[in-house]
Amino acid sequence: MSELQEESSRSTRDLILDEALHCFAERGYEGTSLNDIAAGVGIRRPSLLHHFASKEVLYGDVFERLLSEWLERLDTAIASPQAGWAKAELVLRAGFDLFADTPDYVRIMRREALDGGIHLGIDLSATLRPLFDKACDYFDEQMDQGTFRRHDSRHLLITGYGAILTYFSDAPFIDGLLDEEALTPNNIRDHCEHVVGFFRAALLTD
Amino acid sequence: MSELQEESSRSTRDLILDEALHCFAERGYEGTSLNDIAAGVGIRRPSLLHHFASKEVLYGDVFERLLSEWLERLDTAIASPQAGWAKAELVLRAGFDLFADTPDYVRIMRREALDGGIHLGIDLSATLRPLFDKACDYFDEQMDQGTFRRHDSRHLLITGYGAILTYFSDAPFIDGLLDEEALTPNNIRDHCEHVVGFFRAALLTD
DNA sequence: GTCTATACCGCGATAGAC
DNA sequence: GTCTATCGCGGTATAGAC
Repeated sequence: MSELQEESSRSTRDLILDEALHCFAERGYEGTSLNDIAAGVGIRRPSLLHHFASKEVLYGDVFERLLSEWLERLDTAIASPQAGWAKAELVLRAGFDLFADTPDYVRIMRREALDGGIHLGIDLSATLRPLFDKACDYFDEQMDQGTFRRHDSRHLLITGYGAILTYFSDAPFIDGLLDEEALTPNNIRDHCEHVVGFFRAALLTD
Repeated sequence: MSELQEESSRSTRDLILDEALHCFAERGYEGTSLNDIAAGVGIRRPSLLHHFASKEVLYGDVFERLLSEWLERLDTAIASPQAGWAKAELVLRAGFDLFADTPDYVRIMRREALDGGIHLGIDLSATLRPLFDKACDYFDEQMDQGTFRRHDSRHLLITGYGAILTYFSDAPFIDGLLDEEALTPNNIRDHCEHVVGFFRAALLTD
């Protein structure tokens, strides 16, 4: 019965979620006001609070959507039937594509990692932990088999996480180091190729 | 004439700077109120504003002290007469020691990189740019000589920057992945050894 | 669903007593 | 140098008209 009503309400809701995502990514939780978000959507603040009970609830919903989208895309990459370095490279490139497609997600995630997840009801580390452990097991296997050079798999993953995420999260800073925009398609591709080459050199012996 | 006066005033000033550093690192610029800082020092907000004209000025002074301390320590490491991988490893370890000694600095720096330096009058990238270019030249030399495997030196440095900084800036998040405190001396040492080994494997051919 | 109006609070900053 | 008192502003959130 309320199909049409839900259609239109979801549309406004999603517009708010989109704008909130962008503002939170750009200026952080405390740096973003509900006025900023409402203005971006083209409505007034009270109208926004009709859709989301509070700023905290809105932020939580933004993050929930982020996590579900990321996990979905990563799961398909991880489920690939590849093996050895081919699989690692495929997941690495999938991660790069994912981050390149969703730079705002990366910046929110980084802010949340910095703050220790105090704005969320959920425990971020615990949510990503299964993926982390699975990846550890994979690397340990490969290193046991001699496919990869021996490294501490947990620290290896943390190093990789930092190396990839930073290029996107710190883009405004990196712009100034490179004297050009870090997040152009060309520069993202260059950095991806570098990271892939760097990890291949560190992991493979040939 | 005002030696004693300056002694006592510098003491209060420094207490404020210390507390401000910690608060800004922990909760960010917008997330920190002057009340928080004043309470940490044990004075009232107006007294704090007697020492620093505004929140912005206070933040700028905190950051100025950060940069001068970092640059001073890095300069001595860079000036070492080593060459080849030994020099790279020495600077890498010096960076680790530096970050381990000043974790609050790391978190502020990361927040500033995320925000693009909007809270500062100075251009962060421009300040660090000479060091960055110098390091690029060094790596390019080594790669030309065949001491290091060929990589894009600029992207290599950015990858390294991200790999090292992240372990400290995202410590609360990494705690949850490792199931233990990331910033204990033991775990810092382990991660340092891993990163050194990882970069050695990626850069050296032996 | 969206609006105006408003309540209420905490913020940064200032004035002036001690 | 530190305090109390106060201002003005902008924040989140609510009430009620349309």
